[in-house]
Amino acid sequence: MNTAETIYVECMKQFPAILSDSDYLDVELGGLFTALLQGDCLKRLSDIETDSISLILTSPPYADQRKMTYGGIRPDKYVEWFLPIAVELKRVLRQDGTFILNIKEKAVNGERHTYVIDLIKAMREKGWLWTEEYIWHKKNSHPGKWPNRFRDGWERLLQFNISKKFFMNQEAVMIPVGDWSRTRLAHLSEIDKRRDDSRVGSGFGKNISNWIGRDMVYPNNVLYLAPEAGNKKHSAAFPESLPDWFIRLFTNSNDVVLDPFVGSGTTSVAAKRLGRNSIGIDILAEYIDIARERLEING
Amino acid sequence: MNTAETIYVECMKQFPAILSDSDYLDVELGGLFTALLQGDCLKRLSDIETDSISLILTSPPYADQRKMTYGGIRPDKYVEWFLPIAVELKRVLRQDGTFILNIKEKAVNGERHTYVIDLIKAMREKGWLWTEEYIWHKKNSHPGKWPNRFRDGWERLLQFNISKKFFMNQEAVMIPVGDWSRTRLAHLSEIDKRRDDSRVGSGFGKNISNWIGRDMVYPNNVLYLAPEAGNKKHSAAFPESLPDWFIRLFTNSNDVVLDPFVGSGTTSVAAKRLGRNSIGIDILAEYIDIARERLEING
DNA sequence: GTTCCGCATGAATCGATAG
DNA sequence: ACTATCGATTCATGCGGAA
Repeated sequence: MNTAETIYVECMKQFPAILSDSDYLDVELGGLFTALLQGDCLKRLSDIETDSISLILTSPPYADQRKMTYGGIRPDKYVEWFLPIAVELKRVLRQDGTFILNIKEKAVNGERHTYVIDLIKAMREKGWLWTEEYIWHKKNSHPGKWPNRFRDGWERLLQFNISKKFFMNQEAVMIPVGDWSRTRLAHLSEIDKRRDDSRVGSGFGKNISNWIGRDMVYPNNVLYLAPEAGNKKHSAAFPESLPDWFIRLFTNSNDVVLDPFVGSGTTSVAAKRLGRNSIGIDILAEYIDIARERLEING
Repeated sequence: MNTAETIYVECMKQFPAILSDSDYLDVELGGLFTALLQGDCLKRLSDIETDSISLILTSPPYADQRKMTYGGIRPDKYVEWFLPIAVELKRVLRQDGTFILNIKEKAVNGERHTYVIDLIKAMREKGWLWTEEYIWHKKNSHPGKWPNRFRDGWERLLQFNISKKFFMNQEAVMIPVGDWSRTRLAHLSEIDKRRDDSRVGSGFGKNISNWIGRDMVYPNNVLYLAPEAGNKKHSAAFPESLPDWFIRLFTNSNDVVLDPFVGSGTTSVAAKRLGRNSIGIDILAEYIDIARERLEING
């Protein structure tokens, strides 16, 4: 048996159904795999082994949003729609694993709708622990002016766990001391990195790696970063630095990351770059194609 | 009757019970008043006229926090404790008024407690509209670390209203436009300084007068403010810029602002500076004394 | 090669209009 | 009365073309 076959067999043991029925599967030397599954989320989740995933990170379609692509879910039906998925996610997650849910309630009839807080309550009744709520403070938010509200500049990143003793590698997300570091260096987007690299003689930023190992501190529970702006090929729910941060925080190398609404594949790309196995699910074949392209470029 | 007596009588008409039983009362020429009432919140609220307050802004004792001073409210009893107060606040608020509640759930037994989201649900059942949730993103929040979580870098600023047609003066909180984008490649470090101040959408703490004559834009629903640096005389729940922002946004001159847990008087000081009437309530005589001192210094 | 400028476009929301 | 659709509003950002 040659090396490739050995790797394949090794993966098969862990995820037999997935690896025999993926719409995209890349296995690197060393056995690291990246899989994309096209189809209904609940159905494809049933193929995944119980107690096998270290981190679930996803941004499901928000209520009434993305109607064009996903059909849209009515706010009043949102909990009912998501709860069975949450139950299935709990099945596949390891006991020390973490589930990060990116979500925000919309304004309905002049009021903030309660489907998000209703979902928190409902998930707790299904045994999920609501351990933390991170905030994504968006550097630039959608414009708009209304008589009774301003633009939405933040989203929720709800953390759920099965056990109080979940895995957390806090050292992996430490940031350099100082305020400027939290607002800029901590969650650098690719563009920011380029911008900082091109800034010569401005005091800092020429080589960010110089800061590694210096006076580092732990971050807090606010992520301050810009949404990925108008990429014409794909529109992503969040920038790659977001899954990057949570993957470093909540997983080890060779762990498995799952995004059941993977969209254009941002989570998969981040996982691959960090040397984690990943599984991405999406109902739309077009998105699976886009995600595959991005993975191949970044392979 | 002299001028002072005329003013006094005028105020009496509006708030007879308060003005005859305040623990501190300052009436300026023009009739603007600042009152402090010491005593149990519910009891003192009953002295306030129905439909008389334009803005309620407060940071009640968080569950189990400030135990030394307030006795602490157990998380499980929080809704039960606050709901009668919320009902009374709804009585005193004008139909076009706004209630801003600064609150954050604490972590209990490794989980975020649900008393805040339970309170939102309970207040809606009492007729309050949950119209918006602003976030206070704390600038310069100190690093901190627990086994399962990072330091809290944000708090909720829940907005409740009685009517969908509440008063809102959006122009009063406009901030300078981020025209750094046009010149972002030149003079990078200076531009970055300006960028970080303007892009976060609050516009606090910097010399906005430099921007007079330039275009102003509307902010978003994230307030990016530093907590008040440790004052040895008093510890305030929030910096003065926080009530300042909401008072400008939700009131006109000569309106009445209420803080039923006024503590060291930050809300009262902000209201006074902006030419608004204010009523502050606190159960602790020591806090009333501190608030009085601050008001006299800033009078 | 740089710098500058114009322009399209986003997890949006409200109010009015139409069925 | 209740739902569906559409236009107006708003601004940070990347990209592409021009100087």
